[in-house]
Formats: sequence, C-alpha cells, structure tokens
Amino acid sequence: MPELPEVETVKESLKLRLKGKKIVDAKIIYDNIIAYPDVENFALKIKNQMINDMKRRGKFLIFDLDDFYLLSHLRMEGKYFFKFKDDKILKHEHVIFNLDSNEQLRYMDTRKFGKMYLIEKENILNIGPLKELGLEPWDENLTSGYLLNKYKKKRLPIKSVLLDQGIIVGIGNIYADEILFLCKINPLKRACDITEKDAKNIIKYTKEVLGEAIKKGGTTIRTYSSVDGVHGLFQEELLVHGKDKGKCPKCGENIVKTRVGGRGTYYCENCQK
DNA sequence: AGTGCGACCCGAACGC
DNA sequence: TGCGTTCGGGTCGCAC
Repeated sequence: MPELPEVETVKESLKLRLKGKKIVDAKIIYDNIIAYPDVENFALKIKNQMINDMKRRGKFLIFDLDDFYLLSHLRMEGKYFFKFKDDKILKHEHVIFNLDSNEQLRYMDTRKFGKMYLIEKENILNIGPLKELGLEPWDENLTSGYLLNKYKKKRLPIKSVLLDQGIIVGIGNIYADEILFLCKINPLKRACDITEKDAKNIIKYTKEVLGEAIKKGGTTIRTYSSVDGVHGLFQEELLVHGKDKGKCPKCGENIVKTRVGGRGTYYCENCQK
C-alpha cells in the first residue's frame, strides 16, 4: 500500500517519463475515481494540458499542468502503467490518459479506492484536499512546540493522531506502529499526555522511518523499467507491524495486536508502557 | 470543535 | 475441497 515513501518514488519515476509530454485527452472508465470536478468537466478541462512537472504533497501525487494541478491519491492499491492504444484494457484499469507521445498512461486500482482532483492553479489552496494538510516530515516548522500545541486539544490515542494528515502528512497505519515502537510510546497514550521528549522523538523517528523507506524505494525502483512494483520491499524490515506472532526485537517479549481507532495496531507491552 | 463511525471496494485470509 | 464471512487500508462526510 502506497504511503508517502512509495508516492515519492512513483513521483520521481513518473517525472522521468512524463515531463514535457501533453495529455491529449482522458478516458474515464470508472467514474468514482474522479472526485472533482464532475467526470465531464474533468475530461473536458484536462485536454491538451502539458505535464510540466511532477510533485508530491503528503500522499498526493501532483501533476503540474498548464492551468491545473491534477491531484492523484493512490490510496491502497493505485498504480500507473505506460501502455499503447492497442494494448488490451485490463479489468482494473479505470482512467486512461492519451499522451502526445503516442503512449497511454493508465491508472489501475483493484480496489477502486483511489481519487483524482483536477483543480485550477489559483484555487489550489481554496478547493480540494491540499488545503487541509499539515506539515511535511522534513518541514523546518515541524517542532516539538508545533506538535504539543496540536496535541493538547486531543484526547484521542497518539496512534490515531499520528494518522491525522492535518498535523504531519504521510504517516500511514504501518509506519505509525513503527514510529511509536522506536519512540517507546504506547499507542493508546492520549495525545494530550505526550511530553516534550516524546514529541521530539516522534519528529526524529518519523523522519528516520519515512526517510529510510524512501531510500529503499529509491534503490529498488532502478531495477524496474516501469513505475509499478515498488511496494512491499520495505515491509521486510518492519519491526512490529504485523508481527503479532513474533517477538519484540529489543526485549524478546511477545508483540501484541490490538485495535486503536478501528485500526490494527501492533506494539510491545514491555517497551511501550 | 472534537470525536466516532459507516461508506467506499474487493482480494486475501480465515472459519467451517 | 468448497463455500461463506471477515478483514484491512486512507479519507470523507455525517451524527453526536
């Protein structure tokens, strides 16, 4: 499932192949992928827009077009492929962009969970999901003071608050467990009870966990000729998430599984008091 | 305003 | 073995 590191990797590989190419038109096969505007306007407005650059904000992939930003959220299983017109359209291919290079960029998503937004550049901070987002993990404004200020109003478990994209962007369910394990914080601890030391650790290990995953994604992608297939490899190095039949890598106690805010949550009861 | 939860999806994993 | 059921993942929108 793509989290921030995977999106960063996909962005870089898409940039190599898309920069300077024009979207001739778009064919939308499954309407619900298009979140804004309606499908007709989406298809109309995206015609003949040049892809000038590729960017990322949180887990959103951003196509920097002439007059619009195309935001694409891959959710769990969204992927992009390059194909040609005559290639058979597969079951899970939902949006097809015809490019002026004679190629097609196809969006594939088995769960149909992904979303796309086409937003006028001047409205990018007024309309759509970017306006709600918090700080990037490497933003210099991400300080313990910033976090404590956000956390003090929240009685929710810290695990749930780490997933809140309005505070820090890019942390998903898996990385949240890893970050809390490295911080030695119990996932059920209320956000308003987080100490300054905790907050500093959260910042440190968020950067470390996401940064390492980007490095791994970056090294993996070179062995692939297309933009898919980068997911999964970092998961071989997970410390606690999904290890409920395993032992804590630090103290050897059993890893326990519970639910926090409706999400599967793994932690060490001994290390994370 | 903060919180909780269902809806959106469907393949994989699970239970019988 | 084959069936039906449950689960999970991120985000939004609605109800409290």
